Formats: sequence, structure tokens, C-alpha cells
Amino acid sequence: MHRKKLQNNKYTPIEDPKPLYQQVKSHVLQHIQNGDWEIHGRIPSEHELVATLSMSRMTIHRALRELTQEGILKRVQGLGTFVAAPKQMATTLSLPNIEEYVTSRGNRYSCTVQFHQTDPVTPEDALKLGLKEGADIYRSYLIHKENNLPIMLEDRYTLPDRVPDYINQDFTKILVDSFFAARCPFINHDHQLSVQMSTQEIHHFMELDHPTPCLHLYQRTWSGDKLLSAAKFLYPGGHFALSC
Amino acid sequence: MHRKKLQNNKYTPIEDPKPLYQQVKSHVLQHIQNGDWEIHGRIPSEHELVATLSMSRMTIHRALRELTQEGILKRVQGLGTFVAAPKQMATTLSLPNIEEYVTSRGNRYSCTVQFHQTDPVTPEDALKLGLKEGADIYRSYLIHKENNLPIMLEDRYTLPDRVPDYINQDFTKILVDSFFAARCPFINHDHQLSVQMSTQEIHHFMELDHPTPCLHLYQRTWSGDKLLSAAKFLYPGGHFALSC
DNA sequence: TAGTGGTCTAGACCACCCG
DNA sequence: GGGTGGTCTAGACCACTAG
Repeated sequence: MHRKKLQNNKYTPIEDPKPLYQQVKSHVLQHIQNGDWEIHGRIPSEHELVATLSMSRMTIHRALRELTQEGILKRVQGLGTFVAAPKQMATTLSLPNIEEYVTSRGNRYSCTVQFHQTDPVTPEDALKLGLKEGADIYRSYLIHKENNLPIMLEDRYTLPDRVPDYINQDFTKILVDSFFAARCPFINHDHQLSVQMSTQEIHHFMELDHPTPCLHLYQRTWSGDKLLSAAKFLYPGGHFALSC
Repeated sequence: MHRKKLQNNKYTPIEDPKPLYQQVKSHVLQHIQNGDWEIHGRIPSEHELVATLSMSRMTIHRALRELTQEGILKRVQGLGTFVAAPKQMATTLSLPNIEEYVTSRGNRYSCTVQFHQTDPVTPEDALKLGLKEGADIYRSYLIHKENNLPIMLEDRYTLPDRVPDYINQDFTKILVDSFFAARCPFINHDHQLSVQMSTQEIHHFMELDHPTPCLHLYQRTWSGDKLLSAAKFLYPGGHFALSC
């Protein structure tokens, strides 16, 4: 590249604290927030922004592409760039892991293990998990505690295939999720949420003395499309702060 | 640019169905899934991939940058690029909107409005919502139904400031969230989840005849950092399929 | 046909980390 | 000082949409 052009290079990080493409993103967001650019309205083309802001097209493009990925803009080839309507049609909840939840409130987290053993798959579990009856499966039954008081019960079934050493872990020390995350790529979950009244079993392990409504979360853990584990979480009468 | 270089341009979409940067992303994901590149392990540098795959650095960089944004990789300037450990430390739930939820099960959605009026802010609401006592606030009390049976109760308080025409809307026709989304940019929510037993009021409006545990979702809606609305959702004994 | 966004390249400068 | 990633540019080709 010629020296002349190097001198014209706009990348001068000493004076500009933020990268140019970030400045473009802020610029666009500002116009949207101000109401200058309305929802569903067309915003200037890449070419126009190149001229207005005196930047290269790749820089402008990166800013607009990222805003598109973030759902702020909507781009149509041959047509233009538009302000997207926020489509918060699905409410997303973020449930912190249990240890973080307890310690974030300044309390002490602990966990006791009631069972941690190899069982044969029962007929109903074979059906639910798509396994064959009688095969070996790991079952863990954990009581999570806040300042030594039970707050959550975890009843988990884990397939030996991918994590044969699961059964040798000490889950009073680390969370099951951390164990999976540390050795399996592409972890994902699906969930089912419901409410139920406490049972005798729950009364016993959670140290309850009267019927209590419980939040019931059923969570399956996958590595790619391979089922790793299925867990039932029970939070008696719980309250939960969730984000976003 | 010289003609020679144009002939060497690798962008030949007729033969390559996917863009090059997508191919690079797939290439990297494949190596991770195969186990060639382990969790926390270093992967080839941009320079090496440029040589191996015969592409420009910008193309390689875009692929690696996007994988980093997606949480698959971790990049450190001066050090290299590494396979990130899946950090699914927070469970994220996605709750579909009520109409979608009902219709996705092949049932008929409807909604009846019990209240939809302007009220003065009570002392306790003033405290909870950070408003001044006695000011005007919109209150809506909606019963959402599946095949004409009540499945969810919505008790909502809305600040007039940003959406003065809220009170003229017919929420038997559109969802409140859709109304907000259509006219306010940067919509976000926070939530609090809990369980509670049904009250007399709930029995009446939800047509229940005995005490039932209910899922209780408290949701505040913001546009940027400006509070728009706060709603209480009650799902008696509900079951919910949630994603991711 | 003109304008728009989608992709790609070659080359450059910078900031950072290490031995 | 050599290698790494982070950014930016000028210019090019392509695919799509519209009048």
C-alpha cells in the first residue's frame, strides 16, 4: 500500500478510545434512541455512511452486521437497512447455578449426598430416556443447602457412556454441571418447569413439616445431540431472582 | 487492484454453496467435536490457518471472531486462540408468549379483560415502582384462556409516560408485549419467579374450586432504562415446556 | 440499470505477551 | 524482537431488488 494512504488511515487508537466500528454502532443506536430513525424505518445505506463518517465500507459493514446479529437492525439485500422491531416474543429467564445463587446472597453453600450409585434402568426411565431396560445408569440424589438448611433437592440420572468416571466424583465439592462442562464440548440443556405439592419424600429430605408448593425443574443435559444426563430439581416454596 | 489478483480471488459462490468464513467456522467446530482440538487447548493461529486454508486473514479472522462471540473460542491478544470450556453456569429458560404457547398445542387462544382503567398509585406500589403516591397509573387485569378455560392471570401496572395510548388498546386483540414492542425501542425485562398457593381471588377468576399451587412470575418491562410496566403472571398448577 | 447489502483480498498499523 | 490477535482501508466481485 502507498505511503499516502497510510497517512490517511483512520485507525488512530491513541486519540480514539473506542474502535471505529464501535463508534458507528453507538452512532446508530443513538439515532434510534433519539427517535431520529423510527422502528421499521430505513437508515442510511452503507455507501452513505461511508461518505458521512469518512470510513471504509468494511468498517461500516461490520458495525451494521453486528447490530443485525444483535437484533437491532434488519438488512435486506437490494433494499436497505431498517430498524428492527424488538421481537421479545419469548421471555427468556436466566437461572443462576445454585452455588452462585447462595453465595451471592452472602450465605454459605453446601451439599450432602444421599445416594450416588449404579442402578439398573427401570421400565419407565427406559421409556423416558430412550434407553434399554436393565442397563446400568448412575443415580445421584443430592441435597443443596444454604447455611446448612436444605433449599433444593436434585435427583439425577446420568448415562455412563460419555462420562464413565462420573461415579467417582465427589459432588459435595463440585457441581455436576461444572463436571460436565469441564470435559464435554457443546453442552446444552432442555427444560420443563412445573409446580407441585411436596410429597412425603420431600418432607423428609428437605426437613419440611407441612405441605408446601414446590418449583419443579426437569432438566436434560446434552453434548451435541448425545444425552448425558437428566435431573429433577425441586425448590420448596422458593423465590428466585432471574435476569433478562 | 491488479487483474492477476482478481483471478486468484477465492470468492467463487457458484461452486461453494457456503461463504468461506462459514466453511472456516464449520472446519473449526468439526475439529473440536472430533476431539482433535481439546477444551482449553490452543488451535492454529490466524497466520497458520491463512496458509493452511489459502484464504485471506480477514476471512479467517471473521470466522474466529464470530466463534468467539458465540462462546466457542477464547482469544487472547499476544497469546493465541483456545477452545473455550462451555460455561453453562447459568441455566437460561425461554418461556414462549402465552398465545404462541396455546396455539402451538393446537388449541384456541382467547383473552378476557376484567379491568382496564386508570388508578391512583397506592403507597405500596409507589414504593415498589419508584413512583410518587397518588399519580395516575394504568391497571389491566386480564384472564388468558385456552379453549375458553382460564390458564393464566395477568395483573399489570403501566406507566402512562411513554405509552399514553395504552389505555385505548383492546388487549383481547393483541398481547401487551406486542403493543410495547411495536412502539418502544430497546425493550428488556427482569423477572422474579416464585410459587404460591391460590387465593380466593385466584379461585374466582381462574374458576378453581380447591387450593392449587401456582407458578408466579413477576415481570418488569423497560425501554432502555425507563420503566414501562410491571406485571404479575399467575399460572395455576401449570406445566411449561421451555427451550435451551 | 442503478443501488443495495454480502463477501473476499492484500496489505497495513497497532497493542499485547512472551522468552 | 517475533508471534499473536484487533483493527482499518481500498478495491473488487457477486446477488438481490426495484423502477
